[in-house]
Amino acid sequence: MSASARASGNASDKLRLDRFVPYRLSVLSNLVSMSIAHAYEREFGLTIPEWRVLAVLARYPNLSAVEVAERTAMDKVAVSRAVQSLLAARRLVRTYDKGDRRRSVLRLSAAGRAVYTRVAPLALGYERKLLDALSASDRRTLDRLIGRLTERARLLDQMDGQDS
Amino acid sequence: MSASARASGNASDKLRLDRFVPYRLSVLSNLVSMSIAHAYEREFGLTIPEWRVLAVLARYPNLSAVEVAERTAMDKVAVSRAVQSLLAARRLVRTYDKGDRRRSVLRLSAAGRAVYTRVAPLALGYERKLLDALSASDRRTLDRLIGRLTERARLLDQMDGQDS
DNA sequence: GCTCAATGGTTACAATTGAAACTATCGAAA
DNA sequence: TTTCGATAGTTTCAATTGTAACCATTGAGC
Repeated sequence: MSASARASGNASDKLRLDRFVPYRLSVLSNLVSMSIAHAYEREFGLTIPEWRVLAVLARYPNLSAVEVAERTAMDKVAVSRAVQSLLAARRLVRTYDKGDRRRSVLRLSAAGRAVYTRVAPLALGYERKLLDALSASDRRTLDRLIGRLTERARLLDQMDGQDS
Repeated sequence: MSASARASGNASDKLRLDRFVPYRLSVLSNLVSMSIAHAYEREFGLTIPEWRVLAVLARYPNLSAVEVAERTAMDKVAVSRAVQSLLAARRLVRTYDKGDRRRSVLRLSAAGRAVYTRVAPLALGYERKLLDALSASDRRTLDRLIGRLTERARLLDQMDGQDS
């Protein structure tokens, strides 16, 4: 029996974890998220969900919680929790829609804006240091590939969810 | 004051979450992991950590728990838990190293191999469907980019951890 | 004006995870 | 041979997260 045959013996063993794209994506994403999460926590006492809410409200003030959820790929429970801690830290102001009293209207407080203007450069700095590993052309390609794959992953997820 | 200046007022507002690579990577990776996790759970009662342990032991039998951890990017606690549930399901056999009684020696049971040979094609099938969104050349590029970025992320993580 | 399904958001509870402490064993040095 | 720091692996406890149930409000249909 040859060494390669002994390794496992049939077609299924074409799978090598260290070449499996979903695994590699997960490892990469975890590394990146961890780095960032530690920096935010250490410097501003911000979690990633809180940071996402902050970032989206900095650019689009007066969103409701569900609108924030849509723009951050978070579910509404996660948004609710992030909003609560940001409110407690007085980094957010919440009012309610006059015409529909279910809907909240969220925007950054002065303190929230202050934190944001300090976190944002940190975030962009990290991104730049990460992408420095790539050529300009590779960066454009990466952008495109992430977009394509995300679109495809959504599609596959949908298909899979439906026929069950 | 121009519209773009009004949007926020200084350099920090170049940040848009939906163009921020760490965010986009996280969204993509979560989508992919979720799809796979649901399929594994539904069809085999396997979690992702369990699947990783299975996959690495299928290819490299008789590893210890720490060796499994190294090859799966999991920490030793996660490996310990995955090993326990796989043992409980009789998908793994554990012995101990004769020369060093701290080290476990892990390999798949017949049942474990049977599960593996059924899961592996599923995993590869998902990967193929995902990568079908890309040309062959883009797939090669993706491979390279993930490698570069992972390497760089590790480096940045290290640097960051040290000077604190 | 009611009723009722749908929507916005929160709460409660279980399951997962992470960090630190712990046990057991080992190997090197005195 | 005893001691002690390092390694393998597990346990424990707290924090995070996910799911489902829940409450309040709304708007559409009757």
